[in-house]
Amino acid sequence: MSHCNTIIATLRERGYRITPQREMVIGIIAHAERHMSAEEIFAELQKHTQATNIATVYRTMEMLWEEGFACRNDLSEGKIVYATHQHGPHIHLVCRHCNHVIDADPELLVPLGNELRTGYGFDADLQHLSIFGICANCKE
Amino acid sequence: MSHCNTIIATLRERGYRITPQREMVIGIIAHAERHMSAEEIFAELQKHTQATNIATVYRTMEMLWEEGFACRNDLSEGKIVYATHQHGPHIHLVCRHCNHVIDADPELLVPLGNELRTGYGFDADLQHLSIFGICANCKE
DNA sequence: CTCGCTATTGCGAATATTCGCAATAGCGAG
DNA sequence: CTCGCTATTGCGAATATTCGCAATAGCGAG
Repeated sequence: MSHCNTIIATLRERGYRITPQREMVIGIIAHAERHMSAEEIFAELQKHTQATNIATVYRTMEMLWEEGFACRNDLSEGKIVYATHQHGPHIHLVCRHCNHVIDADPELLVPLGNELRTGYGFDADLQHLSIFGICANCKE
Repeated sequence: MSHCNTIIATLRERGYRITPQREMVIGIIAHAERHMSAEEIFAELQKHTQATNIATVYRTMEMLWEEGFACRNDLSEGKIVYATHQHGPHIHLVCRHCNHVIDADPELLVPLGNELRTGYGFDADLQHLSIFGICANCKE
């Protein structure tokens, strides 16, 4: 609730127009417990209204991502997934072999974030970083 | 040269069959100075032979990525790009706004890599990490 | 409340990427 | 060197994602 409204208010401030489509997409991902693909968001959206198009979902998600409200992850499952940042930051450790995803403690990234900021003036988005590698099971 | 051969020998050891298509794809990306999209690799490949298919390029790149010889990056330009790890590790700082890519010092990741290994048993592939965020210019 | 500018949308087409399957061809065994 | 098993390929079709453009609709100004 309040989370959606914060996002919407901020977008309005930044000069974006708030359309019903955008409101609904934001509502859906803000309440989602998990990552969703564009198709899933679209399916959910259609429960509310027929008047939408999947291209709009893609565009809205791209916009939210650019504005820092959502992450977009290619978990190499043949599609991109999205999520808001509400349920706190976390690191995804994605195994190259079994595609299994482990969540790691985001605290680990704090020093890195600081160094990038001071050293490069780069404000890194470390809320939802994906790191690829090999998990313990696949290492054998 | 020797770089390609090392990759090829290692793949053979791991039970992969070495086809001319794979040899050529490996040769191309191993000598490339930069990231290449699948289309670019395919175009290069066709200079050598007509007998290829872009699906094979995708499959070969996926295999190389799974085996840790290449990185695959979605720089959000509407396509995925690939590269080998030969020209040393580096971090890509990708700006969400201007899509500009800055290369950062990979040394910054060493402590993180160690912590992930000891804490999670996860062998992170930090050779070619992409981190999204906002660059100094776009922050204003 | 009305008007006008222009950001957004929906639609269909264009691209990028993956998949299924039968035909081909590495490579180890003999 | 030959044979056979099965990983890989090429091809066409299926998906996923992006793009171009005309029609629509937020939202600030009056």
